[in-house]
Amino acid sequence: MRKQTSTNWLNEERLKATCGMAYTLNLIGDRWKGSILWALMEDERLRFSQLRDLLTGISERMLAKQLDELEEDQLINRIVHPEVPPRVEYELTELGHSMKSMLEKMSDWGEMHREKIENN
Amino acid sequence: MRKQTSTNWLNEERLKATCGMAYTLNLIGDRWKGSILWALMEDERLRFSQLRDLLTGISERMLAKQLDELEEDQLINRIVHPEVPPRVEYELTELGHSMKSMLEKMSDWGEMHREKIENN
DNA sequence: GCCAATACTTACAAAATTGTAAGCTTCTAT
DNA sequence: ATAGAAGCTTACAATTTTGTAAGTATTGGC
Repeated sequence: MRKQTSTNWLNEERLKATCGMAYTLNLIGDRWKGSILWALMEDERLRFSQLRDLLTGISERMLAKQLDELEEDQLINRIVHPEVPPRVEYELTELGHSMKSMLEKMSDWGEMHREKIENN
Repeated sequence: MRKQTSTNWLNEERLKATCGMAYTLNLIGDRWKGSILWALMEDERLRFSQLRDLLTGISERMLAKQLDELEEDQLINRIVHPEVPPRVEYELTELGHSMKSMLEKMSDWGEMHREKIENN
């Protein structure tokens, strides 16, 4: 829970409201979100446990939280199969898919920059 | 200073090393970095005080820190004019400029997504 | 000598994020 | 009846980021 009177919160809100890039970063800038989206672009549908195993090092707590937020932002769908033990799958929404070329660009730029910096 | 033995730090390093997108997000994902870069794309060269005034709400402490890191990552140049009182200007490096189309894409996507969500 | 101007630093506090470990639910197979 | 499976949730602690306010250096003008 964030404190909606903090300078920190106000600054973030102002930025999101005035800058499309800041807005985007807010949606995908968290530690694991990029990787989750990336995984779902490659695999179409993944279960909670599959994502957990793909994202080396993530805790269940983090994964659940990030998935929650991505769903709230309408970037992914959560598909619950009413079985026991439960089976839940995640997939990109149309909006989620619309990020694809952007994320690819970010990925390409990152690889390029890394090389340049490492061979400085 | 970060603790180089924390799980947090290890997770971040692993991600940066294996995922170009995470690497990129690490460079530009901080609260104000996108806006700083954006400002420098529009204005070519800006002084410390100009940036401070453009970025409503930023503190000098934050601005100095973000500029430091951007310089270290070779995305901006710091130009010191040996005068008193001091005059310091910042501009994008070539590498910094190479982000332009990526940042535009992020900005465009953000504006688009915001509209969709607000008219849901 | 004293103040103002600019671009920072610094120390400390507050807030936010992330990690760790345990627990919950619901049915099914043993 | 007991254990186990999957997908979470919770409480609490550690870590990390951000904010606040004050201070520093240098020199020219009053």
